[in-house]
Amino acid sequence: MRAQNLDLDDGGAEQLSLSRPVLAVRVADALRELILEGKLAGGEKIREKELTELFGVSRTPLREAMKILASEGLIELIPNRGAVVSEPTASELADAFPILAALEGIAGAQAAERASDEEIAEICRLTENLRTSLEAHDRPGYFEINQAIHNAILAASRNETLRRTHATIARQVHRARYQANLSRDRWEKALSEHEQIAEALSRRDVERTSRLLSDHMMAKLSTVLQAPNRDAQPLA
Amino acid sequence: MRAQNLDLDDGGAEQLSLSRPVLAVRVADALRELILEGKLAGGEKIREKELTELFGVSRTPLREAMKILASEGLIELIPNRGAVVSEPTASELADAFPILAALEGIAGAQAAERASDEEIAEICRLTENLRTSLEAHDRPGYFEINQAIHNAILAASRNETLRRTHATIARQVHRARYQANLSRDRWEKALSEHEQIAEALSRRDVERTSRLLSDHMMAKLSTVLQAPNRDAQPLA
DNA sequence: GACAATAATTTTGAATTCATAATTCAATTC
DNA sequence: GAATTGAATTATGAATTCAAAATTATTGTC
Repeated sequence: MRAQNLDLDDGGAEQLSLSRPVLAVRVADALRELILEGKLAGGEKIREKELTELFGVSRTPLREAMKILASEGLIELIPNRGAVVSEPTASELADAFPILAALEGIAGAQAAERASDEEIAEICRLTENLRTSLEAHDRPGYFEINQAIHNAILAASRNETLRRTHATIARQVHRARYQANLSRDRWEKALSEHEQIAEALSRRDVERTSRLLSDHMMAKLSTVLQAPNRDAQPLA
Repeated sequence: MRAQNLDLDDGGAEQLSLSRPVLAVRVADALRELILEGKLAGGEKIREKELTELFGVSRTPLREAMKILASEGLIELIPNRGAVVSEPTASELADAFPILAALEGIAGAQAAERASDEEIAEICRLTENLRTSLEAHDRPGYFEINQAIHNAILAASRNETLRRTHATIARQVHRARYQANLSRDRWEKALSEHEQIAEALSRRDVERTSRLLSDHMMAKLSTVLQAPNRDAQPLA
């Protein structure tokens, strides 16, 4: 694996070059990405040396980044032994879903109240794309748009704490969700749920949007739990 | 302020002296405590030098601790300018309550399903103490027991992600909640709610325990929002 | 060849050091 | 006297260094 450039994408040419985030935060983002992509599998030991070389930074910002990921629950710090990538048990995974469902329920309610018409239109547009990618049997595309919709709803809720909390927990189940093999049947059903959600949101039906989103998330639980637990290829 | 001893309370004499947490985590705990106690007021700039002297550690673990608290939302990192203690706006505070309410609702439901009889008995016992402290007009005592009850319910839910998520968000509203001046009327009502919760939990009524806890939390929202925003005395 | 003891190496924890950016404050100008 | 410039000071960002712990390799023994 080649050394990565952590400077990328500062948001473009802003006047006066707004101060970029501290290095540790950028390293944390990059490291989080590695874990979510499965490049660092669950249970795997984190080697500081390897990662400092990969990122081209010294151990100080890397170790700070590790503290951040640990506080998010993505890795576990073991005194005098470094850290390992967390490997949630099936029951821990299952426990995350009611939380996610509740958070999405709140997001739906607040989005129905607070979203701009443009935001709702965008969510509807994404939902249409969702159907397109299902019909094209484009699994990765579907997954990506699906995630974009959920993120858009979270953003439209205008509740930053909610957005951040959701992101933290969603990451923990991210790998498992990605690996879950949607049956054709479940896939169609999920799309239909999404279309109902978009419709309820368009009518700004607070109660229904909330309930549909919450139920939608709980429906994913069973799908995920019965998925095999193969992991992506390891690093280097 | 005197230098603090971060070694305190390792849990007692465990065989083989279980490895203590990494220093950065202990510093983070201590620093978090300072913020929650109001010793470091919202908006206040964090001076590394001052804190390294207070804790008797070097800048490295302190800065790692700061990264942890930043990821919890308790402080904000400003590149090249250090960090400041977060000062949630009223609307951010208000946004946190539906989240807390939902989390407590889940906790109630799962506690009703999963708690041991001993845990439920303990929660009932604490609820009785709550009445005692109300009748003694012991505000700090009431506040402490109240918190112990909520923590006990979270623990009884046997959902570690839930417990951790709740803790993170609860901290953000902690200061505000502490400062909220309960009216006598609201105080009595809150106690009655707690007694209902303990009763529902004893009967392991999942639905009712969940709803009561959720409503109880939302009831606190208005109390907090109308509280004056005076802060505790600053550090040193 | 299996095992235990111990020496060498590697890895981690934390302090220190160095470079750079921000702040302060006096000197200067208008 | 207020505003501005620029040097001096201070604080922060990140690499390096040093010490301690853990891991691995080696040797010796049975």
